[in-house]
Amino acid sequence: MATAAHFRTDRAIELFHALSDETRLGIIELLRKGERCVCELTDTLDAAQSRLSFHLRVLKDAGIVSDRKDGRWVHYELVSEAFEEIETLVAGMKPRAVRGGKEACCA
Amino acid sequence: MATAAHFRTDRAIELFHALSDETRLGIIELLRKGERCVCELTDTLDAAQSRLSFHLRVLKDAGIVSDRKDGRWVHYELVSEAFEEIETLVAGMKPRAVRGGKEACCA
DNA sequence: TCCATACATCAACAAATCTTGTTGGGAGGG
DNA sequence: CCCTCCCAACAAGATTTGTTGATGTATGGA
Repeated sequence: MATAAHFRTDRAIELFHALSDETRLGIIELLRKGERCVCELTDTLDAAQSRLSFHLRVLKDAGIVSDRKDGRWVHYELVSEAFEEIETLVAGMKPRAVRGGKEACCA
Repeated sequence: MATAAHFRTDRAIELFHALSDETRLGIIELLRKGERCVCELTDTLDAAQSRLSFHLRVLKDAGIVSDRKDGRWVHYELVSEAFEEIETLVAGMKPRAVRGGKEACCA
């Protein structure tokens, strides 16, 4: 079946979709400097708390960030494995160097 | 200003958004085998022509594919530079190895 | 010149996504 | 306890995105 390929496609969609939003890219940029709590993200990104929570959930569901509870605060952190997965996905999408296949399909 | 960073963000959004759709990923997968005309894409992907046209435009606007007119046919092809750009973008998003920054922002 | 093919584009609708405001739960501090 | 703070989750509305069917344009053959 196309199950295996389908799974990879769904996963690619999930990851790329998570990366295709300004707020979420901003979160990632901030988290590159290390673990941060939500309150600091809202301050720095000047976004409503519920908005941040929404986007953090998208990133977390995609496995791009992980959270850690600490008292009243929740700290978020990038998951480096996710980025390796993305890199692998992109590498697998690149055009093959060999110009195989039919030259023209219907000329 | 944040102009430079903003430009990169917009570009990242454009690229990742283009990659976050099943039909478009299917197109890319097909084009990996080499240049293809729209008619073959519609046949293989079993998609309406106007739908393919819509997605091809998204990919073309993002610079991921290029088109070449040949008589009545239009052939699409992957743009390898775009994938290098994506790889660079992803590499630049990865968490820094060094765990710099504040350990806890508000504990 | 007429017709068929290949493709783009548009309009209208459907569906997914994002925003904002609100509510509620858990964790401290007084 | 009571009150406040931090955050997730929900509901409702706005916006964006994708699909479908119809129309338009260019090309080439009869």
